[in-house]
Amino acid sequence: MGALVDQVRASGGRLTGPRRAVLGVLEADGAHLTPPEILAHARRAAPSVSRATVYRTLDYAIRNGLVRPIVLGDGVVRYTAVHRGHHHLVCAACGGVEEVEGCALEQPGGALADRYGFRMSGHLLEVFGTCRACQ
Amino acid sequence: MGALVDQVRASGGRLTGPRRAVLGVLEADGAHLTPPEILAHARRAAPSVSRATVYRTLDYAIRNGLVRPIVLGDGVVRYTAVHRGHHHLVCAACGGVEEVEGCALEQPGGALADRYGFRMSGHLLEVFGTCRACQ
DNA sequence: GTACGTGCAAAGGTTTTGCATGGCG
DNA sequence: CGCCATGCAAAACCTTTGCACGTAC
Repeated sequence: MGALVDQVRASGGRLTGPRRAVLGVLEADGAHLTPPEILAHARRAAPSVSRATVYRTLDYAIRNGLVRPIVLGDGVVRYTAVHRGHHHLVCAACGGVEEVEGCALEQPGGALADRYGFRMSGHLLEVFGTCRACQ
Repeated sequence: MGALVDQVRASGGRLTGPRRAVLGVLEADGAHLTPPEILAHARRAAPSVSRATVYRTLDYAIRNGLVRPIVLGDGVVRYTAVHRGHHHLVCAACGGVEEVEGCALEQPGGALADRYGFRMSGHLLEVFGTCRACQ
């Protein structure tokens, strides 16, 4: 379990209750949440968690390459675990975001990273345009 | 010139001085700027431009599919014209962002879009990991 | 002439920070 | 036991909004 939690240990960080709670939320399947949402979810596991801890844990996790901020169709900043691929079709007309599974870009992404001597841990692809319904 | 400006006309918007100035800044080669940066640049062309106009013009441009907010390595929201591809290698260790030119993903991206009946106008690819220097 | 866009200034919300306390290692 | 992380609350910051005026069409 807890790939994020494991990486905290590996990078010398302390495994406190609040930290487990926040990272646990982000670990959930495909989560991409705003800080207030993360706070609300984290409090289900650890009710005393404060706003400040959410922001500080996010900062910590970002600096250690565990988490990434992203912007989806609505222009709001959300946070998501890095250790997976994200593929979104973002419609400019309706703001809808369709998630794409089984992405054909895994390989090209890897090749691209190899060419630059870059060790890839995750990626984000966003295609902007107009969805079928809005055309 | 001005692909953005042309699209404003096409969508029935008015071509005012401030709007030209703000969109002109975003039109510049590969620009991805924060609102304060956009304001400063825009004021070189039109000194009276206000903060509010920058935000309102960004909002207008996003709603019309001309501009997109993105987040790079530093976690700050920036705005960029949609009508080009962006390809970044983001290093979790040093926060550095390397831009990739001549992206091999143009074709797969198009194929992906076709499969979903999605009309693509631009895309963003971010590969997260560790750069050569930080490994 | 009319509706849309603008500037100014104030309001609203989110993110950050200082300080004393608590708990992991 | 020492240091890192936390909670609280205030401060700082960015973004949004109301209103009257200006201007593109």
